[in-house]
Amino acid sequence: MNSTIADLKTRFEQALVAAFGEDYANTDPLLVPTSNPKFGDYQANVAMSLAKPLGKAPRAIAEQLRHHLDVSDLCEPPTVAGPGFINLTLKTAYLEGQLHAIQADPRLGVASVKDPKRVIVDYPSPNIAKEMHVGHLRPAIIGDCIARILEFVGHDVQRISHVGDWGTPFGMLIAHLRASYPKALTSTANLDLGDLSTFYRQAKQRFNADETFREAARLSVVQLQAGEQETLHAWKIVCELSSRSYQKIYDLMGILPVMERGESFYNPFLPDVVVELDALGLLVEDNGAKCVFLEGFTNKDGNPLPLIVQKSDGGYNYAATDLAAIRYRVQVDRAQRVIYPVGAEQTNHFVQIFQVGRRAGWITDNVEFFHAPFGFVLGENGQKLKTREGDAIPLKELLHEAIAHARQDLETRLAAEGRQETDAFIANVAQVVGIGAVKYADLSQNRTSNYIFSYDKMLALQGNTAPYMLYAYVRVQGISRKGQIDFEKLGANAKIVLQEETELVLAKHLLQLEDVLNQVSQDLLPNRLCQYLFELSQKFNQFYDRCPVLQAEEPLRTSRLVLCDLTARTLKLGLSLLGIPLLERM
RNA sequence: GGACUCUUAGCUCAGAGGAUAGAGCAAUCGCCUUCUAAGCGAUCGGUCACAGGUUCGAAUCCUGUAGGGUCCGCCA
Repeated sequence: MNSTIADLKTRFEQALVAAFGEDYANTDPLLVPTSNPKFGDYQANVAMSLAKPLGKAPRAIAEQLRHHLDVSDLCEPPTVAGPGFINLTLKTAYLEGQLHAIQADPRLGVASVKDPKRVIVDYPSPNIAKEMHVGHLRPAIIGDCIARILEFVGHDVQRISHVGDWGTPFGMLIAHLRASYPKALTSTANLDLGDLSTFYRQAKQRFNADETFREAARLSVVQLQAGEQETLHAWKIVCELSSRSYQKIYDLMGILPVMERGESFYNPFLPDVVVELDALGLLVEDNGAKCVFLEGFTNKDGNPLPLIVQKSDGGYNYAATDLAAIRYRVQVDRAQRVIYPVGAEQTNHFVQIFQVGRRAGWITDNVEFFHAPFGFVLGENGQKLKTREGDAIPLKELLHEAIAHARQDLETRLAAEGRQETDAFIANVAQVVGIGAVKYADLSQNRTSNYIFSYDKMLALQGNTAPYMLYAYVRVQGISRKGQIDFEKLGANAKIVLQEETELVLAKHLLQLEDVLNQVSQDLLPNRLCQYLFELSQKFNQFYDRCPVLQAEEPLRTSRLVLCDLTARTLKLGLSLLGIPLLERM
């Protein structure tokens, strides 16, 4: 479906040419939603910007443009206001027609993009053998959401988790596996190595305390890098154990499957990266390390800052792996857009590796590498969220606590209302609300800013929270239950009549989903979708308050049922793109 | 020394060149015999950190200042 704003933009472009000639064919009409509903629905700000080039008063330009503007099928007659704004108000009949069109469309009027791109989203990339913790919360939630949105609007999306599955800590883990679980290496049976973090802690303790063990660990690293069979086998066991533990978290969070393609995957390509950089003359040996000196970065003494690609001992570091990944994603994966939802503290690192990738010729103008930075998760004291002992909070713990909070809220409310519900109902509502609240709290803030993690605020029943939106959806379901309405059977020719102000406001908002999704797929700021859904819920609640549905006379009754249905479907789709499922009752 | 980032209502935050800067919470006051009041309406609340500049127009772009956060050679 052609979005209204895109349609109007075309009309303006035609009017600009008609009024001022071909020179103005590519002039942006500066068409935006109005800043205030009293000005109508859309405003064009182009007249002011043309005052200088045309040498005319902006209001006169606006008038001239208005005469050449043909929007009578969409809008009431345009008006000129203020210094030269051209204000547009959509016709009710047009809105009714548009609603009718999206009602029949499973995609609710959101067209698939005309130029689908191959996109890689790189998240949440934890380190093997370490439990996922609060540091992985944002990449998992934001990455999953970005991937869902880009996929929905029609791109070819690949989710890749660049897990830390190679390097020195593995010696320790493998040595521990050999010493404590020798059977793991010979038997193919499923092993229970217990809790992952316990396994890691034990290995670490032993590494710190025992010199012979340290030696065994070092030997294991060498064997691993040499590709020694038994060591590789042990490595794989540790990786699989980790994957299983991640998968449990992803399932709990409702994160769609990601392809694990970790650092080890790029291991064979690391020498090529060094060779290529060297051949291009970018590589400089400094203190035994092979480096690329960066443009625009200096160290504390004011000298150019190197990016170390190969360490003086011949080993590789994460910069090398990241460069190999850049190269591979362009040359083999043929990605056109690569998105890294990673904390803002790594901004320098990404600027640096992208710079080197560009200078090496891997990143060209045809491919966009984008670091989508996000801020910290802070505790209610405004400091980085940590346990009392100063450790990162395990994700499992944090999520279960959210569920427990949600459950307590629910049980309190059930008791207050004298309602009886089954254990299964309570458990399901608590999980959907608890996890949804955590995800929504994260996504509803501007990605780039820090945010304060508060169970009380994210689970609040009013305001811009997951429960508020889930409730709006539940209200619609309440109507369909009460009236025994099957929304799917409303019929494609159900008449839509917009009479009340709240109906018009709701209708206009319903029609903006496509614009919002297009914007979010561009700027990758999911909070804009959250804002849209929150406003939708508010507008629905206002409509619900003012307009009886089931008791209304026809044709209003059916028309309002369609508005309810469209609201519910829009919430369902929108929340699903945030990775949040819905409830029929709560 | 350098780089990035933030500073908007009492609190938590939107706002990415357009008209009188918005929302939620908190506070105060209304609205349930009627589809779940987990709701709706109203009131209160601002020197957009500060100073310059660009622009017809700046919370938004540029420069500087102050204050907070983060990062800066062989961890990822």
